[in-house]
Amino acid sequence: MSTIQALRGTKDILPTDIGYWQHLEATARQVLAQAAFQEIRTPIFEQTELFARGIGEATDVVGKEMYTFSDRGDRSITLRPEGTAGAVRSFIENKLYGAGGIQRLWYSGPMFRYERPQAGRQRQFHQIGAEVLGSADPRAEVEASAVAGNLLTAVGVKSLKLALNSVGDREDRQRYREKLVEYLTPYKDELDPDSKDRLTRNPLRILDAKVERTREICVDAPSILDVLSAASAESFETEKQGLTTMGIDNTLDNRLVRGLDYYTHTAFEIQSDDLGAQATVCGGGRYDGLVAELGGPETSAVGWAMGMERLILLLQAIQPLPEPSVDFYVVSRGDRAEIQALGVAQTLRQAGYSVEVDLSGSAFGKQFKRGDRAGAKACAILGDAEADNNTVQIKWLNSGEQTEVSQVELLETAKNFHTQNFNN
RNA sequence: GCGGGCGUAGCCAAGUGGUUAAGGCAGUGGAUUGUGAUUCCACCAUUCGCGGGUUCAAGUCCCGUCGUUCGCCCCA
Repeated sequence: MSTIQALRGTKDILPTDIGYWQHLEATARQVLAQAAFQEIRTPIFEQTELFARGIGEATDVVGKEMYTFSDRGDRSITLRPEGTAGAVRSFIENKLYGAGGIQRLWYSGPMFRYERPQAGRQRQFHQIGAEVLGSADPRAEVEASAVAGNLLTAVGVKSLKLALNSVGDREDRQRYREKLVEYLTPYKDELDPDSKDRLTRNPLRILDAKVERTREICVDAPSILDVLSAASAESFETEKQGLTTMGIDNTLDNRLVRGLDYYTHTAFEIQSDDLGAQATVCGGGRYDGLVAELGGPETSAVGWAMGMERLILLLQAIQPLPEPSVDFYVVSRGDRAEIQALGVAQTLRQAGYSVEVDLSGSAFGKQFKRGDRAGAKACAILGDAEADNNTVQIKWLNSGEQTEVSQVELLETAKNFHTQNFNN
């Protein structure tokens, strides 16, 4: 085959689907602005080192999923696999912390990961994300999850679950890691091969293994919550109370682990049962160490990201898109009429209507048929007779009523169309 | 990176080794060369993702490849 196709794992978003994207984007802009978040747009590619340091060399994302290449100046460049690292880089580079107080930022755009495509997973995918920089208060988590919830509700997605866990700070995790390994080691030979391998590399990961026997073993594993320092535990407790007070349902899931190294303390996911294996629609948590890790001042932070493709999959299942339609469809035949038709279209647009012009030059009957298919409320009709008299016929398609209007007076006359014909 | 399903027109889709590749939607032209939503007629795949093989014969079987889909891994 010689035609060129879109790369594996990439998709065109066609006019038939664009309504979902526009709805999601408009809602995000509105909901986040209401919560005093400001939009930030950062580059789609960055120095590879930003992600290596920020996300963690040992993570799968950095280790085997990044689109990394050398540019013509021999710099190692990476297409961003997520949004937080870039936002934090920008926060530091532009000294946004200098403004003092708390920075609430949001972004949306394409992200890139070299993975095997699946439902709700592509190589180029899109996220909406929000970051709250500069607060160690557990209320920041509560607010961030509340805003995520507001957005999902406003978009119209239903029956989602908020799952919550604390992964503690560095010391907590080190302590927990030891306890967990101690518990799992006797079962070593019963674990699935992947988990067995992780026992030394990344034991926390074993907790969210999918293999049945491994899961059984993990049921009685010690919980990280029992190992948290007094401060970590108290903070987590405050957060849970905050969520409950706000009426946000949440379930504790002490197996929830985040795949990116920068998370500390709170980790949460918003999940749906309707997405198959890719259940997570929104994931986030606290990342107190990241800003300092990337060379900025010690700054506490909380953030989340939503997968737009996944949200749209949910939306498509519950909300059909309205058929596109126009107010006027301009039908014309004959040389002079066809030229005048364009002027009529401009005038109607000036009056605030949406207008589609038929350029086919085919028989009137065909043009009307197309106007009907286009969902037009009315046709503006120009033939030789109208061209001679500088008039235009307006035919309302639901009543069949037709009136003749002078082209010169069309702008004035059109202003009254609204009250007369657009209300039913 | 690993394992399973699938790939016929713009879309949905029949076809399971025998030769003219059903049907529906959409589209185009006409009945109706100045009036739509109904109806009727005609046209719309030398070819079944691509490449190779088996066979007298392949959309149908085999191999490879690309894409897609479901699961694993991982994540949003």
